[in-house]
Amino acid sequence: VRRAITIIDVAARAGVSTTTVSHALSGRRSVSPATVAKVKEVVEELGYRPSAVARSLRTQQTEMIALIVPDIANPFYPAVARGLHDAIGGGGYYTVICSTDGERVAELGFLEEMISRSVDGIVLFSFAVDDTDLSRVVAGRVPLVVSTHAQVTGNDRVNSDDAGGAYAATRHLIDQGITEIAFVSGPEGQGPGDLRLAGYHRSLTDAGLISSDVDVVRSDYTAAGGRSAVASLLTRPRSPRAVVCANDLIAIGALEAAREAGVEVPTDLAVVGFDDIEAAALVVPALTTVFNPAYELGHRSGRLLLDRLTGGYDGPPREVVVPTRLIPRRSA
Amino acid sequence: VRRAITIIDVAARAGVSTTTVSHALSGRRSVSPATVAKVKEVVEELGYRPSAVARSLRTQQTEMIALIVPDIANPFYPAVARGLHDAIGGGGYYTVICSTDGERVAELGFLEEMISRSVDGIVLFSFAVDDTDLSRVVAGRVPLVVSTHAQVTGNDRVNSDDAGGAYAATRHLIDQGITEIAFVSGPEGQGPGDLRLAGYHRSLTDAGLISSDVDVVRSDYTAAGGRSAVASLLTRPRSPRAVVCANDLIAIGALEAAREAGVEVPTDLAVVGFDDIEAAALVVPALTTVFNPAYELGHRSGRLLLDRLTGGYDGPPREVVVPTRLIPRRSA
DNA sequence: CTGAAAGCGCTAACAA
DNA sequence: TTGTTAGCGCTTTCAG
Repeated sequence: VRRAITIIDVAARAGVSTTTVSHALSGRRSVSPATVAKVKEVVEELGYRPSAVARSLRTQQTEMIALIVPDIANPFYPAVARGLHDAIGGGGYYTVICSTDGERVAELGFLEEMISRSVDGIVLFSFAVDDTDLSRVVAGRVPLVVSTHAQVTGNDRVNSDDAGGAYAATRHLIDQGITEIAFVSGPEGQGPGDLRLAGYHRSLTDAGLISSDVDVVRSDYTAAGGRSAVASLLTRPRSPRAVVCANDLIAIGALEAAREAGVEVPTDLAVVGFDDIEAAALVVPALTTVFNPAYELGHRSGRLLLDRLTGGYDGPPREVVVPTRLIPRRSA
Repeated sequence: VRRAITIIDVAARAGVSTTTVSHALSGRRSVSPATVAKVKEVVEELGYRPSAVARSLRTQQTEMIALIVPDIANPFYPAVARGLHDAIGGGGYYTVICSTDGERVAELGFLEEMISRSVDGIVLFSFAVDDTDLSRVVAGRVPLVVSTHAQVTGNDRVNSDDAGGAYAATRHLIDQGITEIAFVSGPEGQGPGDLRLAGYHRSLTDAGLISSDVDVVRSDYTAAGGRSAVASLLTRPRSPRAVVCANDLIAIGALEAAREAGVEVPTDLAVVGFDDIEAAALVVPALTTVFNPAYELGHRSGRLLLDRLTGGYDGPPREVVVPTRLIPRRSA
């Protein structure tokens, strides 16, 4: 790790000024072909790599985008990261990823840190922050796209159509003539469960069916949770003919519960999940579920950012709602 | 996005020099308590955030680590990222992630770009690069940890014990008295299949069993590939009693093939996977597999880097082999 | 088509 | 305990 070659070394060896080297490489002003050739030759010879740090200090741009998510190891977020990566990579932007464990302090800390690092834009997936936090910390210093189930209005937003997805899932069951449909949600006020629950409710109502609170049970977002929730549902005197689950892990738990109770899926109990995680297609019976467009979320976030960065958009905050899509398989 | 507050603004408002502000904030030289208080007050009041870019230019450190992987959307790498993140986060380092699609040009391009950006260290997971590439592009400019199945000796390395894992998986079957054991590998020379195949061979040999080439079939690393490979295996006159698969997706395909052929798992056919992806525990029967310590790989990479960055280690390249572990479930 | 010189915002000798 | 000053390596006016 020795002293690096700088533009000065190149200029000296090529017998031109640093200005010319800079322009020969960037093409931002015309330089004689001979000079360009000479410069490039020296660059190659010396193995010169321009310092992006120095450039960033001068241009006030880092060409980096920060992605702040609750947990990079949760498969949903890598898909988001990939979408973002693909959207901004063409513009020469790179992604810095921060994993917050969903904790508010960590989210705010990373936000501050990334602002310090002069990233050109931030994409924040958050369960915890609100408008006040954001206006205090970010304060318009950098374009920000946020995806959260909380109330946030001061920034560009992107979200998947959770309610619409649950609506379609429920509708799919109703269309098969099933009317006793339960919903297994996550903990109240946590995650997307509430929005998905709302879609389920609306679907029932629109179909002229009564939706009753006893048909809604809560679980955490795990297979074990879903299994015990559905197991108890199945012991009821009038157990449901179908369950819509707030996510796929719960639904996979439901499958397990049914198997243990000797209940046939989908004949005796139809099961619908949400998210379309990898395992959904691999379990037996393959899970009918709602595709949650993580990649698309990331991609749209990137577009939103790029619009402000290079697209010249400078208007009020915009919201993008990415549609979800029912994936019919064997379980319903 | 207006002009940012700089250290000069703070110094002026606090009535001290920029040097004092710098030291009051960094604590790198003693400053009177009164001054420190005053400075911090002004910092708060003005909402000053030091520019990490300027600092990096001055100190020649960015406190960023680059992680270059084939595909961030493949669940294995997020786990690596998480491990790396956890290892280096305490040191104040952040992670930039680059996704290469496993292409050599992209890998080299990202390497160059990250060196340009003066990252303090690089972790590279690669299928494609070799020593020559690395010495040409990196040339000791930055600490590098590489994880690859190719021959690379000039840098710190980390790898999981692929051969050992396959050895243990095969042994697990032999211990149950099974002797007709096939192996479903990936495409030759691609990915970890060859190493795992070697472990399988050695296990057979050590147990005094003959390993024959006809027991090795090739597939790609997908469930569909595994399914057709194992389906054809099952039509053979002397079909095997067990299959060791080069990864979990292949193994899940094997489960499907068995179900379709009316072959009972594990009684008629025992199936072992490799990697322990999320779906492995969720399929039926739950998959016996070899845990591939992705998180640990990332974590150890981080430690290796930190050793060179701040731990004062400056010796020859080191190699870390992270042990794998058999996870016995229902399928074998 | 080319160069000289200023300065991005910070830290660290060196000096007091 | 504090300040002055010189850069880190680049881009970009301004001037020729």
